[in-house]
Amino acid sequence: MKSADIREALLAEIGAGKFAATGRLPSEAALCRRFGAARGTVREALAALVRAGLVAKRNGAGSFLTRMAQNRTGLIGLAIPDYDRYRFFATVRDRIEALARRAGFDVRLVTGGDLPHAARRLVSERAEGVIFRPLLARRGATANRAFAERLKSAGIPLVLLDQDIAAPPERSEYDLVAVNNVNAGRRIASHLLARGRRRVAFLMGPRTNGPNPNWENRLFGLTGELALRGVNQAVRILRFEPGNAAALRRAMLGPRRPDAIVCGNDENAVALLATLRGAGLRVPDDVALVGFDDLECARFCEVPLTTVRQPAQLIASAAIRMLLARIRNPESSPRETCLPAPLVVRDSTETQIPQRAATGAGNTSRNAGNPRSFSERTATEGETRQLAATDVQRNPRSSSGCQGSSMK
Amino acid sequence: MKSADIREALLAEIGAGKFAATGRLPSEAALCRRFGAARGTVREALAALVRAGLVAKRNGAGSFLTRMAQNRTGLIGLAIPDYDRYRFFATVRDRIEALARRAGFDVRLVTGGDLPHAARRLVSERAEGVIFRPLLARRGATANRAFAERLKSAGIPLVLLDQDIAAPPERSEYDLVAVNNVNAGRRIASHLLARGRRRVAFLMGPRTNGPNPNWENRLFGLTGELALRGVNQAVRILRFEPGNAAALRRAMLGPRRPDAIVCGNDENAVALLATLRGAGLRVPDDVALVGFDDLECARFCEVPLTTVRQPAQLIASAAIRMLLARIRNPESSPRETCLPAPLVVRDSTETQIPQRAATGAGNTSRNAGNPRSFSERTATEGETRQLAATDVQRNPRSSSGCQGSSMK
DNA sequence: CGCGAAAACCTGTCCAGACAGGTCTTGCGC
DNA sequence: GCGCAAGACCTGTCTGGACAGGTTTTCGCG
Repeated sequence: MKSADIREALLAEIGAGKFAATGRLPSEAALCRRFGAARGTVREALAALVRAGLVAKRNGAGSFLTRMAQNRTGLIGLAIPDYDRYRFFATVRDRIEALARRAGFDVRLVTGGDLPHAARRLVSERAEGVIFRPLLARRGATANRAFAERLKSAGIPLVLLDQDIAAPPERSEYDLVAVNNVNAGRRIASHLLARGRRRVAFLMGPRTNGPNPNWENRLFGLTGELALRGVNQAVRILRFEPGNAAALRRAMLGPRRPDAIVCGNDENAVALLATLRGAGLRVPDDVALVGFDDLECARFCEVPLTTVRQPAQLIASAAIRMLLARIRNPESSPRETCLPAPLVVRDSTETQIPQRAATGAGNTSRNAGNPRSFSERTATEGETRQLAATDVQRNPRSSSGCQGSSMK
Repeated sequence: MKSADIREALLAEIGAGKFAATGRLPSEAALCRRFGAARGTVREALAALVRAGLVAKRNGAGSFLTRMAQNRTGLIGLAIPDYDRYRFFATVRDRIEALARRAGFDVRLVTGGDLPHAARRLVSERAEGVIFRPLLARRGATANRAFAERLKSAGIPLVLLDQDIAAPPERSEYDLVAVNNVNAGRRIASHLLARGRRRVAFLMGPRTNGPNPNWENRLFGLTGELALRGVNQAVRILRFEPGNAAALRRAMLGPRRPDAIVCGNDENAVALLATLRGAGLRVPDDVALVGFDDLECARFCEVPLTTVRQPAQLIASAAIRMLLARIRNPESSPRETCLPAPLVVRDSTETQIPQRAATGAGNTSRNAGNPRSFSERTATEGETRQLAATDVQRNPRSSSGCQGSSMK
């Protein structure tokens, strides 16, 4: 067990940081003298460390610690300008850090809107790859591009999070990890249809906001699914701020007034909830309300919101996996990974419309007496055509027993 | 260069099948005698073969060929029931075989609609993974499921091609490689808008065909992009066979008659082209026509078709990559890769509508005199918001630069 | 002070021989 | 015919020594 002994001894010393100063191990001859072993034995021990990725040998020069073995681990950049706006990103960050550390990388988080500064910093710190959540199209299209180009010219691979830096339908040359927003929109449509809602609107915000590719895809799915299921009425696109009471009141007049409003995110949905209440409209009785992202506010606001959950774990692990693959192989063609996002059903859509029976399942009266008992659950059959494990997540708010017991 | 010589000599003999009978290599001592080398040298040569995965050593027993080294290489299944219906699949197959071979796998192609038989065969031949292009939803939903379950219970990983076996918006538990049909639809919409077409129809075929998830997504993108660009008129969904002249004539009457028809695939588009001609309608003057898939018939039919190309190389390499990753790591969560499909512009959309100017770029008159000179090219700016390298492919009609599908 | 050649150093590769311990076959005893 | 133990066989590991060729440092010359 001599070579193994030598290997363990060296391993311990590497772990203790003994060679960190120079990054250089003693020569094979020196190790022979020290351990009283033949050179072949020492070489076997070193070979094991090379296989483990801790040591790199250079012909004629000596044996050196790899970056992974030194405590100067590799660095990955995580650039999220909007980091402070959504707690959700903290979850993603935690997960990315955990996975990166396992692969021998530290994570440098850079936040705030100063993308040129962020790029300079990541380049100067020699990040080996960067995960980047771009700014929204109109706000940051050129800034996003410049950021990506800056890293590219420094030879640093980039993986985009949540959205591309090219405006769809185009694709940039960078890897992308995104949620399947079209399918999420379709799920919402199925769910609303099962609740008898047919006059669906999408709150896109004022035109000055500019395009939001993710919202567009959600809208496409919503519209498309409704049309396929035979809803003749087109989805109305509401073009005002969620706090604009006058515009909301106008929209809620007449026979075309929506019986369900889908918002691009939970913030808007919560704001709209307040405006609806101010206008004397009840959720979900007068109008159902659906958000996106499953922020905390969606769960704990006045009427808990039905929303689509961003799969933080999946996003993080897909991003890290993609980035590591890209670091290993910088030349392959750009990749796009698409993640499923589950619908989380809460109170804001849970009252059946009384005047017209649902087209799908006929469970109208069964739930009518006690809507609170269904305060949170995931989509069931009849709302969506089929149930897949990846698309359902448990999310108990109060108790766990209320879920699916009688619905299934 | 002695150990390298020995390694090469052994490699050649392995390649020639010399040890295939017993699967056993000569002992190290025997190799020493034969090559006149020291045992360390022989061991170094063998170690290289072990690292290459060709040889496995068993302590006390000897050195043996791995399965990969014997001509019994690993086996990957490629199950494409509709293989004979589209030449396109032959391109994908060639590419998959090339990539699989490089990883030490043979490919077993199983075609035809008898999925239970295909599953039995792949299980009995001990395929280590299967790439599967499912049958369309209504035709084969349960058959697809049964096929997947059969392989799953045999512990064989599965990667789906082109579409899921669960009906969207749901996702099955299997990996999926698909084209971004939504974005493809959006590209078509942009292109048609730039040509001044605003009354767009989608030929979905008769209702009895059942749902086609890919077509649905194409429709969603088409509809959504038009709506976003301010086209008030909804996309008409045509529900008849492409050969149904009477239904077509009815659809082409009145003020809402389409000035552009998008088909779910090129076969339908070519059939519709004939029907249009029979009805005395000219393409593209009276109505523009767009297909999908870029089959040969799209290029060489009477009026060459604008269509969306299936990126065969990308599809094949993504599928193989996913399957190998899944074989290595069977437990990770299901993945979905989304590929860009470029728009190939040919004659069938290349006449500008005269009565109304295009909303976007004003290149109305420039092309009018000589449309043939634009008989084939890819999307340009103004049609789509921005140009990305991945979404544009050159596709000369006459020369050989095109991808393998043309002459195969 | 700068530059280039020589020297020192280091790993890559190879040789010849040895013992430990796992695996397989043979043959003996029951 | 069966079971088991001995022995043959094989790889794993180690010793000690050698030369080739790449890398780094040193030192002397201009």
